[in-house]
Amino acid sequence: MRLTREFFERNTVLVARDLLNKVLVYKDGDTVIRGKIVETEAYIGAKDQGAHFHKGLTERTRIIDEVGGHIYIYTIYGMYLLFNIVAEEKGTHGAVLLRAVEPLEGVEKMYLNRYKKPYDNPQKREIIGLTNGPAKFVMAYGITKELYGADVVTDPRIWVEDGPKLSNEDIVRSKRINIDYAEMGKDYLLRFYIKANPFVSKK
DNA sequence: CTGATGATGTTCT
DNA sequence: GAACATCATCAGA
Repeated sequence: MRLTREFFERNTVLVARDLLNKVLVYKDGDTVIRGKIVETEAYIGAKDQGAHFHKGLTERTRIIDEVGGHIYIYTIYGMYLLFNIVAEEKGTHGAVLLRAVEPLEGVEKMYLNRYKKPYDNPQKREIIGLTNGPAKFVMAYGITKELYGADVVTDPRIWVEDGPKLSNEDIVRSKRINIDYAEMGKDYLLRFYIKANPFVSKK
C-alpha cells in the first residue's frame, strides 16, 4: 500500500520516526528497486540551525514550502546527492533526510550502480556498503536531481509503501550526524534508526 | 579494526 | 571566498 498524503503532512519528527520499516520504491523503466528504510533524520525550520532552511527558503530549498510528500534533493560536497521527503502542511517547513535503507529487491541493479561491475560472488562487506549511507543509497537507486519536487503520493516513478509496525523497543533515537556547526540544534535527538540493523550508517 | 585525509563543485555571503 | 546533512582510500595498530 502506497502511503497517502495524511502520513506526510503530520509533524516532521513523527514522520521521521514512522518512516522506519517503510519501503522506498523506485521504478525506472522496467527496473524496480525496493528498500526498507532503516535510518532517518528530522530537520525542522524553527529553532534548528542544523536545517538548511532555518533562515528562510532559497532557490535550492523552495520545495520545503510545499505540502508533505514532495521530494527535496540537493548536492553536498559537490559530488553527492542527499534525499529528503518534505513533511508538514503547506507553508510549514520541515523535512526528513533518509540516511540508510536495506535492499529488498533489485539488488543486482544497485550493485551495478554502485560499483560499476557485474553482481558476481559479492562480498558481504560490499552488500552492506550498497546502501548504508545517505549518499550511498541514492547512488544505488540511481536517483538523480530529476526527481527534485516530485510527489511520492502521486508520482508514478517513486513512492513509499507501508510496512510492518515497529515496536518502540526496536527504535533508537539519537543526535544527528555531522552537524556540529549548528550551535543551537546539534544536540536535538532527531535521528532515528532500527536497532541492530546492519545497514544503519553509524551506531 | 580505527582515525585522518583528499576529492570536488554547488550554494550562499 | 568559504562552507558543506559525505565517501573512498590509506596508514597504523
